[in-house]
Amino acid sequence: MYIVKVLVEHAIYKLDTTYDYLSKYQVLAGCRVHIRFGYQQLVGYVVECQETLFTQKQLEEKNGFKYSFIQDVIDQKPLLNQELQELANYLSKQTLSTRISCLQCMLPPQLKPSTNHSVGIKYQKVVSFVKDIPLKTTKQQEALNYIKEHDLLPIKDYPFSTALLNNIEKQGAIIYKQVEVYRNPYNEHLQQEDYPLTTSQQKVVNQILASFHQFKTFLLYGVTGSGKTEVYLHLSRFVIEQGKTVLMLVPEIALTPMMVSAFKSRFGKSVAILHSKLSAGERYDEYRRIIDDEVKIVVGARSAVFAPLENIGLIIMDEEHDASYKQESPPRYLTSQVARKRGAYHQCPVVLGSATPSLESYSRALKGAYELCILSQRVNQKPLPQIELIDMVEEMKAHHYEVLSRKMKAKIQETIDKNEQVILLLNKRGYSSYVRCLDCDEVLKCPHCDVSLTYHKDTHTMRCHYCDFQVPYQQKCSHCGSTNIKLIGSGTQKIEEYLQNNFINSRVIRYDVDSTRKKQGHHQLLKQFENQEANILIGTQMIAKGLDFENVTFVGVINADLSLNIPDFRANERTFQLLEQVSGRSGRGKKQGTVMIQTYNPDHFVLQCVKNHDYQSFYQKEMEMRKLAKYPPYCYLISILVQGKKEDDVTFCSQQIKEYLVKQLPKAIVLGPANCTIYKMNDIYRKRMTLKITNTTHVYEVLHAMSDYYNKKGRKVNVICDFNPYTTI
DNA sequence: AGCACGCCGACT
DNA sequence: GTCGGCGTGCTC
Repeated sequence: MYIVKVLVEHAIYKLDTTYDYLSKYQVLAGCRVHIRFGYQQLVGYVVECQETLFTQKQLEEKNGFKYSFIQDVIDQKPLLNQELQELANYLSKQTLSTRISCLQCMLPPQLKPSTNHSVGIKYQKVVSFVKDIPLKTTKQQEALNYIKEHDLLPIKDYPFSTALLNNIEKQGAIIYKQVEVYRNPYNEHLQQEDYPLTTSQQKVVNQILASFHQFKTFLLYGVTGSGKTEVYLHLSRFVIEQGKTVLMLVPEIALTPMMVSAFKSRFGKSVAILHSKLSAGERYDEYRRIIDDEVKIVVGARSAVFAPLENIGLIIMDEEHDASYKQESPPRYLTSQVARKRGAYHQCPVVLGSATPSLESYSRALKGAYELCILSQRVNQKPLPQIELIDMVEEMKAHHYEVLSRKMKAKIQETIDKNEQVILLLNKRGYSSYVRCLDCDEVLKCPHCDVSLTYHKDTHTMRCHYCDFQVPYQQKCSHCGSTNIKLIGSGTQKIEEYLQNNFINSRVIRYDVDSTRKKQGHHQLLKQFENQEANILIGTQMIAKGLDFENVTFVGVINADLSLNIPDFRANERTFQLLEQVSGRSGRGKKQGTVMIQTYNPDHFVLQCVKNHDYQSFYQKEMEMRKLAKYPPYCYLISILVQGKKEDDVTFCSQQIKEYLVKQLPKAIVLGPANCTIYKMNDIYRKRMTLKITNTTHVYEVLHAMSDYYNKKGRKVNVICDFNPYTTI
C-alpha cells in the first residue's frame, strides 16, 4: 500500500499543506487525482508517494486521523517535469503564495489541478429575453423593451444598472446566460527569408553567441527602430540549428501580432504561441505541441515563461522594462526572475531587450552582473525623430483652451494633407470623464469603491472601472437634485469626436480597452490603420509599444504630465519609457518623423531627456533620486496590503503588523500604514505598508509567520505580500 | 473553499 | 414553538 501526499485544489493559505491519502498502486508525483475532501469532491495534485507496510487501521491509530483512498488517478504521466516541479516550489517560497497557486499558473486551463474545467475559458454573462410580463415600474419596462431589441448582449453593455437587471430577472422576464468569449489566433503567414544584419547587429549577435552554452544575462539596449527583432530572429535561428529550443517572451498582447508574425513567417510550424487571449482549447493545443516536441520556439506573454520546453538554448525577454511582466495576482512573480532561474537550470543565455531599460537592469549591467549589448542606431540610418515640447501654460496665456495646441493642430492637418498618418497618445490616467454637479459640487461616485464613475458615451452609462458597477447617465444630481450637471475631462471617446469635428478629411481609429474588447479587436483595428483606411490613430498606453507603421510621420502626446504626477516612485521612469516608446512610432519608414509633446512642465528633467533622446542623463538623474529616497535599485521593496470589511479592524491590525515588522526586522524601513489610493474597493477597506530592505535573510521567516497568522479564516483582515511590487500606490 | 454544526432573533 | 440568519470549525 502507498501513502500519497496531495495538495488540494483550493489556493488558500490555510490549505497549503499536503493531505495523506491511500492508494493500492503507486502514483507518480505530478499527477492529478480525484479525492474526497471532507464533504467535497476535489482534484488534488500529488507531490509525493511512499510505500508503507502499515495497514489503514494501524496508520489511523498511529496518527490520529482518518485516511481515505484516492478515488482515481487523472494523469498517466506527471504534468510537469522535474525542472518545473522544482520551479513551482521555488516560486511559492519567493512570492509567499500557496504551492497550488503556482502549479495552477504554470499549466493551461485544461490541465490545472481544479474541478472547474471551464476555468480559463473566458465566459461572459449575457442577458437573454424570456417573455413580456407586466413589470413593477416603468423604468423596468423601459429596460425590458431595450433588452427585447438588443437580445443576448453582455451584461456590461446594457445602459442599466445591474440592480435593475437583477430585479427584472427575479420577476422572470429575462434570464442570464454564460457565453464563451472566443478569439481567433493569427494564422495566415508567408514564408520569409532572414534579412541580412547590419554590422552593429552582427556584433551583438556574436557577443551573445560567445557564451551560447552558459548561463549569462545580457541586457540588449537598443534604441527604438534599431532592429532588435532581427537580432532575436538570428539568435533563434542559430540556437535551433544547434538542436536546442528558444523561449521568447513579449509583453501582453499589444505587441504580439507583429512579433508573432515575425516569428511565424520565419520559422513556420515550429513556433508555438502562448498568450492569455487564446481560447482554452487553442492554448491546450499549443501546450500539447510543446510537450510532444513539435515545437522549437515558444513565443508568449508572461506565463509562457513556464512553457514545458526541454533543452532550452536561449531565453529572450523583449521590452524587458514592461509592467506586464509582473504578475499582479498570486503568485506575484517577476518574469525576469523566473527566466533567469530557468536560464541557470538550462545553462543558456538570457537576453533582456529594451529601448528604455528598467533602472534595475541597467544598473546591474553597469555593475557587471549583466553583460551590456548596445544598438545605438536605427537600421535605416534615419535619425531619431525630432521632438518638440509644447508649453501648455503659454497656450493658456494666449487664451487658447482647447485640448490640442495650435501648433499641434496645424501639424496634424499638415500631416494628413500629405496623406501621411498620425498617432496620438492620450496619457489617460485620471483623464476619463466624470460627472460633477455645479451647484453642490458633488461628484458621482461608485457606491462600492472609492472612485468616481466614468462616463461611457456608447452605452450612455456611468461605470466603475474597478467593480463594473453601472447606472444610466442622468441629467440630475443624485445629491441635491439639480440639473446643472457637467461632464468633466476628456477620454479617448471625447477626443475622437473632437478630431472628427476639427479636421478636414480625418478618419479616426480609437484604440483603447473599449474599442478592442470586441471580436478580433486589436488585430482588426491595426490592420485597418495599416491599410490606410484611417489617418489618425488615437489611444492610450496600448499604442506605445511595438507598432510599426511606415507611413506614420507624426506622433502627438496630448498630456505628458499626468503620469509624472502619480505619487509612485516609478512615475518618472514610466513616463520616460512611455514617451520614448511612443516617439519611436514616428518616422519608421523612409520619411523623417516628428513628435510633439504637450506639457505644463516643459523644464522637467524627464521631458528634457525625452526631447534629447538621452537615456543616459535620465538614468543618472533618476538614480540619484532613488538613492536619496532609498528606492530600488538601492533596496528591495515589499508591499504589504491589509484589507478587511470593517474600517476599524483594518486600522488596528495594520498598526499591529507594523509594530511586529519593526520589532522583527530592526534594519528594515517600514513606511505606512497608509490608505491605498482607492481606499475602499468593492466594499473592502485597504491600507498599505511598504517595507524597504537591503538584505533578504530573515524576511521570509518573518513574513511567512505574519501571513500564516492573518490569512486564516475568521480573521478580521487579510494580508497580501508582494515582493518587488511594480507600483506602491 | 465549501459544507455542517450550533446558537440566537422574528415569524406561522 | 420553528425557520433561518451567519459565526466557527474541519477536511487526510
